[in-house]
Amino acid sequence: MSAPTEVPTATSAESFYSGSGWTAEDSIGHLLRQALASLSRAAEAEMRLCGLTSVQWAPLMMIARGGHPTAASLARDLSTDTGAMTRMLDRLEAKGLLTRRRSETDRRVVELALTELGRQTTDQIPLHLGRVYNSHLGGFTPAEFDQFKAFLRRLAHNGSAPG
Amino acid sequence: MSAPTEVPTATSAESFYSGSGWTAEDSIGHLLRQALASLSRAAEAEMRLCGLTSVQWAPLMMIARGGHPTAASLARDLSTDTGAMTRMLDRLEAKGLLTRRRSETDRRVVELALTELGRQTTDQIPLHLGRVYNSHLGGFTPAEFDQFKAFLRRLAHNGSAPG
DNA sequence: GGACATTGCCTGCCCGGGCAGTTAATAAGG
DNA sequence: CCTTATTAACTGCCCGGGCAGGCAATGTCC
Repeated sequence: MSAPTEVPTATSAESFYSGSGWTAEDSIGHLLRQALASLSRAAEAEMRLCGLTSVQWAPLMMIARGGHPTAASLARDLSTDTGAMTRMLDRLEAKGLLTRRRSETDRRVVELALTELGRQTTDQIPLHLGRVYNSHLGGFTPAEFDQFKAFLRRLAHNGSAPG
Repeated sequence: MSAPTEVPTATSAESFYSGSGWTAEDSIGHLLRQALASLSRAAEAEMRLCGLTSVQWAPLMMIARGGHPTAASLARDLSTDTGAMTRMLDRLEAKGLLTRRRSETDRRVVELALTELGRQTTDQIPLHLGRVYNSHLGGFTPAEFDQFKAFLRRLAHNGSAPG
């Protein structure tokens, strides 16, 4: 429980945030929120150019890649639930970017397909989003970039595999 | 456009995400979202123990620290807007955690104060939240932790200072 | 075949954020 | 003093997420 002193080896953990010796500004949650908010604001402005919001690109890209994703599989891959995905697809369908059609073989599932407009829009996404990402990664070396991504994956993984 | 080869010095940037050679899973936005979602889920469960959600702690902590924050100053410090903060304070007030009282000296502002319940609740926050943060940082060395925070601050700063 | 569980989709309900617009109060300048 | 700008708080509208519940279709087991 108490600090074993000695080498600060990995998996020491346990005490980055102890007692009340930290404030909101120092918290990893706050920093993550700030970083994502900054990225989302920029993405929002950039994606507005092709009529999307900062999160609507993800389902579109996954449909465009093929593999016939369903609402349920999209929800799993994007770590949300089917309810939120239904409403997301509602908005994308309302914008005329995709069509929904009941499957013949399994009448529970809805087949998703991009419209021509949806395909054109999706083609533009990587460049727009790439600009946003690159500008936010200014000053990062490739090694730092890789480590940054590794940190994010580790944190997420620590959450899904509770300790 | 094409890779300049040579040294991978800092501020090379520009081309972490180019063309369409990347997928949703690789995007820094997706990774940030996943990490924050994981942290938020855990925080949500932990904070439920004291009757809060994963974001309601921040205003409470800031009020508890003193300095007589207002809705507007809280919104600034938490990088949101006064509209969202008004509704957040509505919910906290409805839970009986704080009181609002029109200021006598400047009748535009509303003075915020924790109730006794609010103070007791706030006292528990650092320990609960610390548990969540530490568990998600398992495997991080102190140096990695510091670098992680630095990365997040750099990314957020790159966004606020457009390039 | 019939009971039961599972799966996919959809719908409320609530929390939460961004943005625009309104009102009231204060500050600044003529 | 009066006009104008600024500020604080609030409200409405929309997007978006988590959760629970419902329904229909499918799969499983007896």
